Amino acid sequence: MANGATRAVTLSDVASAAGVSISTASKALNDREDVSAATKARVLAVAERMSFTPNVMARGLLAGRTGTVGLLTSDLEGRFMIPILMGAEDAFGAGRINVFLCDARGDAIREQHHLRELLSRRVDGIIVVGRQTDPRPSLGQSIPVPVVYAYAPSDDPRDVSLTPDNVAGGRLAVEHLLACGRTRIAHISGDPAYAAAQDRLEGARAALADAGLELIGAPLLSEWTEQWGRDAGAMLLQQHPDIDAIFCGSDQIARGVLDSARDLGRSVPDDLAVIGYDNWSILVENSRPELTSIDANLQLLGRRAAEKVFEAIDGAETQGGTLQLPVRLVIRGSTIAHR
Amino acid sequence: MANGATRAVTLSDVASAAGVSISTASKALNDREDVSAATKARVLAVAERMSFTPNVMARGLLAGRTGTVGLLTSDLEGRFMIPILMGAEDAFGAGRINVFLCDARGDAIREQHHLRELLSRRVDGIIVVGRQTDPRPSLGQSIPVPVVYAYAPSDDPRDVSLTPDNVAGGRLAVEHLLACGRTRIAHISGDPAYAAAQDRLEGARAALADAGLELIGAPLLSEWTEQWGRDAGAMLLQQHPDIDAIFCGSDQIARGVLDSARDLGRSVPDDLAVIGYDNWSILVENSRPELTSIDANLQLLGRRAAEKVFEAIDGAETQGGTLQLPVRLVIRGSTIAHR
DNA sequence: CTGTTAGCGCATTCAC
DNA sequence: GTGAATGCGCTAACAG
Repeated sequence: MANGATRAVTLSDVASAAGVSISTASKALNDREDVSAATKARVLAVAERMSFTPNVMARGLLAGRTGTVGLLTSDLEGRFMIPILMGAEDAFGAGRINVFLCDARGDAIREQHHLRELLSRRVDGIIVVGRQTDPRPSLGQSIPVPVVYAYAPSDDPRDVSLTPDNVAGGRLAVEHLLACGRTRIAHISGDPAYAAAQDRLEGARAALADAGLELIGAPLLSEWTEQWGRDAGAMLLQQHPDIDAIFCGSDQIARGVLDSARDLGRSVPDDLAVIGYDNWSILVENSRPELTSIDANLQLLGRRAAEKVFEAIDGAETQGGTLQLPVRLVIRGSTIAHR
Repeated sequence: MANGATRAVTLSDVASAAGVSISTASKALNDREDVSAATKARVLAVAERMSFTPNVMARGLLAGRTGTVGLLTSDLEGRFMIPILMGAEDAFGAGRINVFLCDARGDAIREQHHLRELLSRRVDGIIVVGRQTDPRPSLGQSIPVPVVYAYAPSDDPRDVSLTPDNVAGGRLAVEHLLACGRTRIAHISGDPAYAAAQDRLEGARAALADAGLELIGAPLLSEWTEQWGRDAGAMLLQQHPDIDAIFCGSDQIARGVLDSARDLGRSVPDDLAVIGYDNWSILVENSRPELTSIDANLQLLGRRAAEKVFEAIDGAETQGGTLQLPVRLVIRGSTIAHR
């Protein structure tokens, strides 16, 4: 590696090498009209040969914007941030924006610290990614750049927030089970303190009510783990052997349920349909059978968040509020059998 | 949100508000000696009140370094980059470095594009993260900042590369099985085209040879999937019912093996010990029983990579080559029974 | 068409 | 102790 020994080449290097002034070189490289084709070509050739890359900082200093967006996450270990980040990168990619990633690890102090760092770097905007869909404390209204909250909405309605529509997800899951001819549907989900658990349950109940039905048994809410899925699934199948479908609040829970079902000799999907939530590929694609699930469309959410930031940067008067983004159903073998 | 309406406050704003010159304000804020305690305090107070944050770009323009490192990954979807990134953040955190994240998605074109962007931003160094341990093409020797390759080493020995020691991992896994009293050990792993598969196998064979033993049956190498683990596990247990341990090349494969073992009435760990690889928490902590696994210490690897970049930035004459980092064994219920 | 000038925000000489 | 001047690399006004 060339240990920084070779200083980066500057515009002035290129200019002198091409035998023109700095400003002419600048114009040539930025493809301005007021420069002859000959010199333009010559400058470009020299720049190419010297592998000149313009110093974005210097440029940003002039322009007042850095072409940089901060992604402040509390979910670095997690599966939510990654697709959101990818979506944001997609949206930014075309526009020559780069992403500063900061991991607050769910700690408010660290978050403040990183926020200051990002502002210090004059990011043009900030996307705040949480790991739950419960509202989180706002970063406040006094931040000099646009802020968009993704996944975890802000608790301040003046902020712009994007979050997946969990109620619609719950509804979608149950409607699919109904469409598969199931009528005796139970629900196992995670920590009832999570908005996600409550919202999905609400959506499920609404869909059932529309069909003149109710959940079989009380919804079983405890942990977002496979273990809980196994335990709850076993209990449920013994107490209510006549159920024909289980809507699970997460893919992990669903995998536990699949395990218990097999242990108890229930065949999925013929005898029992199982649907998960999150569409986490490592889980849904490796289970036996593969798992039907609700996909929160996080990549789209990331893209939308990036677009919102863009709009605000460009001066659009974005109005606050939480936008619920649509989710989608991904059907696999755990609800519809292969023939 | 304050849509960028409020321009960021500059040093000159602070200076005039405090009634001092720009340079005095600068000295006060940077805690230089040559300024009276009184004015220093006053400037600091004013800066605090106006929530002044120094423009890192302007500062970087002077200093010639940006306090920024690029992380060029081909594994954004993946589980390898996250812990590496976390480790790097840990190492950088203290030093006020921020990380630019770029996802090349395994595409060489995109990688070149991002590389240019990073250089354009005058990052002080670059960490390149791959998704396999097979050597990857070098970015070349003509990059004006230090480059460190993490996980996937560079194919150019002049580059600095850090990669987990898979041979040691294979050895460690088998030594653990031997220590548990197992002697009839088989191996199921992923795609034989991966260096990881070959290296782990090599380590396993070495450990067995040291004990005067050999693998039972031929190693079964095909895919890094749970499905393959199930299929291979079932076949193996039927062909060689007397094996007492299976070393699996990934946690996914191990989970498949656990599944098959249960189907065939083999009890884990009493009758059959199973060990995985990667220590991917979502998999190892949710299996039944929980899965003993080899942890590649990726967070440490990320930290080391960051430190290497640091050293090189500070001018240390780092020498090239691939450094194999130690891995560790994490023991759970799939190899040692609870009492 | 090309070159000269000014200035983005800041740290750092150097006079005062 | 403090402030005026210089320059980091670049672009956008001008003037030639």
